[in-house]
Amino acid sequence: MSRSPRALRPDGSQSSDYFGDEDSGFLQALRTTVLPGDPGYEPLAPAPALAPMRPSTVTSARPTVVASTPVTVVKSLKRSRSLSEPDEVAIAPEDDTYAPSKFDGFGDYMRRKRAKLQIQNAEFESEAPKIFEGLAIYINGWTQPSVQDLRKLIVKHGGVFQPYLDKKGLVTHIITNSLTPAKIAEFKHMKVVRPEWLVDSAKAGIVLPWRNYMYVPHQRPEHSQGAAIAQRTLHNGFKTTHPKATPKPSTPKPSPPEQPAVPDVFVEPPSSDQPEPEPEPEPDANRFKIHSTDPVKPRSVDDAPYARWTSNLHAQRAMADPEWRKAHTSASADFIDGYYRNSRLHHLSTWKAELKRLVQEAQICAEDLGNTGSDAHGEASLKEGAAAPTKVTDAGDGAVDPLQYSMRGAEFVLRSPSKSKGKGKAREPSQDRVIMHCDFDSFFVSAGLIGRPDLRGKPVVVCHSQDGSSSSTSEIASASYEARKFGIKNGMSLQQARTLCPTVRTIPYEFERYKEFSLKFYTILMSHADDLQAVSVDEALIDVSSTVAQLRTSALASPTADPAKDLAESIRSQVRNATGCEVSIGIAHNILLARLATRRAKPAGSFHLLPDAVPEFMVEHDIADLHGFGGSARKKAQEKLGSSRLGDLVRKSRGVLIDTLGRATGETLYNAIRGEDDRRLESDKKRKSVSAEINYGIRLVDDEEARTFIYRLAREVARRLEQEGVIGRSITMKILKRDAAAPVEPSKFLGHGPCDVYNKQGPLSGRDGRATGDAEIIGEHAWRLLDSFHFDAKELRGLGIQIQKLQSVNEAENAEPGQARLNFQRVEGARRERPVDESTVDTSTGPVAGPSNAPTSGAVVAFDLPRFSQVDQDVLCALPADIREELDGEYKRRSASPAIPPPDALDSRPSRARTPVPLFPSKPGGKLTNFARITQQLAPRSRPSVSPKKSIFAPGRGGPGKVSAAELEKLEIDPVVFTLLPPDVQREQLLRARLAKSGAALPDATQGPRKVLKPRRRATRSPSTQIYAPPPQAHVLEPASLKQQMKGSAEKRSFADVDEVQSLLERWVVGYRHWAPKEKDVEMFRKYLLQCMDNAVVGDEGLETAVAVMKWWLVLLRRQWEHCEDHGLEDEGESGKCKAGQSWWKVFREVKQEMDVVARRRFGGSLSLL
DNA sequence: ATCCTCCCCTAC
DNA sequence: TAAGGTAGGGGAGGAT
Ligand SMILES: Nc1ccn([C@H]2C[C@H](O)[C@@H](COP(=O)(O)OP(=O)(O)OP(=O)(O)O)O2)c(=O)n1
Ligand SMILES: [Mg+2]
Repeated sequence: MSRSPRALRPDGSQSSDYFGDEDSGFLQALRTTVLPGDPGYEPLAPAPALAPMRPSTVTSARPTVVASTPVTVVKSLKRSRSLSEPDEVAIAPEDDTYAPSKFDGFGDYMRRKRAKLQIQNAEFESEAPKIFEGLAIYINGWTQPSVQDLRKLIVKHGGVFQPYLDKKGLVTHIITNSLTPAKIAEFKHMKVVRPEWLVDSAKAGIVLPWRNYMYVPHQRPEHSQGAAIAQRTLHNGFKTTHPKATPKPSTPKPSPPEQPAVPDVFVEPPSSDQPEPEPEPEPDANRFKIHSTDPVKPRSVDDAPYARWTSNLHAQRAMADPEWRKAHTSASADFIDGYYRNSRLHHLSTWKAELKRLVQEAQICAEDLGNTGSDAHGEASLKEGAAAPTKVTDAGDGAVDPLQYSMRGAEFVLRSPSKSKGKGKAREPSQDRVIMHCDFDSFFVSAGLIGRPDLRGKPVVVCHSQDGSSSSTSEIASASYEARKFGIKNGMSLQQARTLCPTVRTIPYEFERYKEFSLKFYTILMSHADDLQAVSVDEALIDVSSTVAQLRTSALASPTADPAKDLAESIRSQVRNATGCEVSIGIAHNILLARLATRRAKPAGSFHLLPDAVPEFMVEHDIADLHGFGGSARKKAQEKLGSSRLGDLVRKSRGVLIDTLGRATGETLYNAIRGEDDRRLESDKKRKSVSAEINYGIRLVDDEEARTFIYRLAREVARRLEQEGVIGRSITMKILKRDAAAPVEPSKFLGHGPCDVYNKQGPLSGRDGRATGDAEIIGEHAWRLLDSFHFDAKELRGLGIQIQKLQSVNEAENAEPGQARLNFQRVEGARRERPVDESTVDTSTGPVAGPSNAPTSGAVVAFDLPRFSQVDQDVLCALPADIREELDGEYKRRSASPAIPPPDALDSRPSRARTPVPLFPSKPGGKLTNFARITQQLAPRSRPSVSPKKSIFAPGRGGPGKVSAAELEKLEIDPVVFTLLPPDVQREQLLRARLAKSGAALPDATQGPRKVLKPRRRATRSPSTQIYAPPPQAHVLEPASLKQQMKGSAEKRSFADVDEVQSLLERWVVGYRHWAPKEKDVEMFRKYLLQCMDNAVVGDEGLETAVAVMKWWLVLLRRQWEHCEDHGLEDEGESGKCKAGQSWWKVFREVKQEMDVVARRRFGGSLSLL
């Protein structure tokens, strides 16, 4: 039985042991744990006796959970066996008798249920009028009244309190008493209001016009039009604009000039020293509705919970010392180890993978054992690996090496051979299924409280920071339910939590314990489940259909009892017994509903969502409550369908939903709204990739450091590959680079801050051309990919290496050395199949790309050429001129065939092809025989492709010469995009497009007057370090109106200089004058302009270009919408007509603001557009 | 249609 | 000080 296929790394380095094979500590702990079946175990005893750890507050929490009270659980499950004799047991079904019940029959159940409902209604009715319903309010900084008070007010009146401006919640209003300049800019297009608005509205019982309470920076004295209605405009004089001029009342800390010290929020500490949980329940997700018309859209999706344009002073101070940087950031030799050892998210991911593997092994085992008949219901057990258990329980807290947290060595034995998996699609409609979703309540906190019983019942959070500092950016992994009453949530920063609840207590991570509890938990679940899907360390889905069916038939109880719920309570009890922690369980006939039921079950309860209750249950939920749907789907629903509430979406047709969210997603949603979900539990999927990435503490100063770091990261990846027993053929480098407008040190301590994300993938192969898992080789490839970007190492904020196209080491042994091999394949074979072995790799894909697939378009040709767009231009450039020429000629010759490179060929620019593509080599000749060979190398496999996630434009420098718009049209190049490309890229793409465009006349572009408008600044940074936007971008400015606009005015002008950018801008603005500009278009321009600024030096043309373009933009806007230039903050106002214009102005101001930020940082002043 | 690639999104 | 990882689903849009 044993263990994992892979051996430990020989290299003995500490990190190599990260995933040790043994873990006696946990085994010992396991052994000493009382598990179901153990002699002293009494699964059905009343809760009190069994739950020593259980806080009474939790017990009483959630009155809405029907019959969740453990006391009501009375069953007679009898079984006995001990872990030490795992093999014996096998309890006959007949023995498994859950007594009926806990409820005295149906009557009592209904009586209780009605009572609950009445209570709910009473609460509901007694509440204040829900005047804030539909509002999602974010409170910024210090306020008067305090955040806590405002939050209560909001919730009390039916509004939603948004802890921060992230994507999951669309904020309708921002409440503040003061804003920093940065925030003023950031919030410019939102409804920013003073707190009095809420107070007065509540008092008045209606929502007063927010404009009367609009927050106005101090420059503009007082309120705009306000006083009119606002009874007390209450400018305590401190609602200034300057950060420092912050509130007079006890501000925790004065903020420094220019940049505020506290990234998140300023909040006045509550007067009370005592936790003052608010009486109201958390805003029920079920009631979450927002009908925002002016949702907040974080422009950069990146840094959600953190202040985006502020810096962390602690970090600035620390980083000022070079030695400190070397010792505590990515530059340090042991950074990676230390980082991973402490990263909760890393652990979460690792554990999940390990649990999946354990479950999978257990199932295979169960099947192999083919345990038949009587054995079929043997219990699950956890067996030790090879390790001799000598350690004592809870080896835990001490200084331990990382591997201790691994689950290695553990082994589950599944209860019974899980159904007949294997074939059938993943669908299984059965309405008779019983699925349970089991999830620990506040897992990290619950586990941590085992050793801190004194903190039970208090607001507690788990995070790294353990001191009382009020400005910690440490993230909260888990918050207790008491803490949640204050609005504290998992993932929030500690400092933010402290503003919500100053008395919140913090406890440290105890990874060892989490792992240990998790194994016990899974073991228990395994003993009841037909099938199990590992969701995370503290969460799993189990299919208990057969168990429940047996209970039902053998139940002596009244027919109305719910055996599923009985089983759930039994499981809860067992876990409680084994760990001292509460687990909540949602029960339903499918996964979707079971998950939803869990929400209702928490905390410390179980809830069986019965089919009849489904419709009613669903309608009050929001789309984002559905697993798999988040802020993005929510936003789309709101924007395109007017609501994200399922109750509203249920009226949308399947087609509409599909149009809105995509085919599969729309379909899934359509069904989900109706409570339908036929997915099976998944526990046997094959891993597709292995990766390691670090986006924290990356602070490198030069290429040497970067290179060193990459190699270390590669070693980490190699270790993981080895552990998985796989090697790979493809590598992807992921890079986070500081956003030009972001501060060097972001608000989160050593965090990455707002970034541009770049991915670049290329083939990975060892010297034999085969797949590999070798650290050195991975390092080389990764470094080459990173280096190809020519980024300044100082700008790097995150680095990751991912390996794909995996194959198992075993299989690989007899694999063909095919890889980079240059086969001389025949036409048919050469086409799309990546080399034969490619299909070999992905066994799951089946026998796909077979030679037969290739239709062999050409006829006579002996060898096939890769499609031009697939050709690796790097390779092409590197070829000897004569061969290159030969290829060019060949492509031209064939251009009439279907292999003509469509415009997307433009996309294949290799990032490192700094060497301009020579036009046409002047020599004819060459022989076909070379083709096969060469073209093999040119195949996509060997071509790294680049893909900037966000737009990436380099300021124009050295244009490609004049090109008419007409020609671009002919070449199918989007002039808009083209203009934004770096000149060298423009040139290259132009050449390729021309080359591609059959024998068409090739005006030698480079011959023409090279209009070098933008002087490339010194050679320090080559413009080619920039990546151009991928082809899809070619459609970014898609609206027909614009396209047509451009077509119509296809003047013959060049696009290479400021003039061109300006004229493009004009066409954009004019063409779009009836709509608000598209977010992506704006982002594209923003990036373009910022890069001009960022790369510029005073007096440089980059800066001039940026200014010129901005000026022109300003002119254009004034020309179009002069009348609403100043109406930025007022929305709808006189509205209607000028909606579009206001949007344009809004956007303009935002961009200008950001450019000013960069200008200030780089040149010490802001841009003057006068 | 169905594939593939390059992302975005989501979850814990 | 803090430790923002990681794998997979699926959409967009082009190739086949
Ligand atoms: N942003 C997050 C979310 C979760 N976790 C960790 C800590 C949690 O305890 C654990 C489980 O996540 P859950 O979503 O299940 O949250 P909790 O168990 O803490 O609370 P509950 O399940 O009761 O809502 O994962 C984390 O580190 N960071
Ligand atoms: Mg949980």
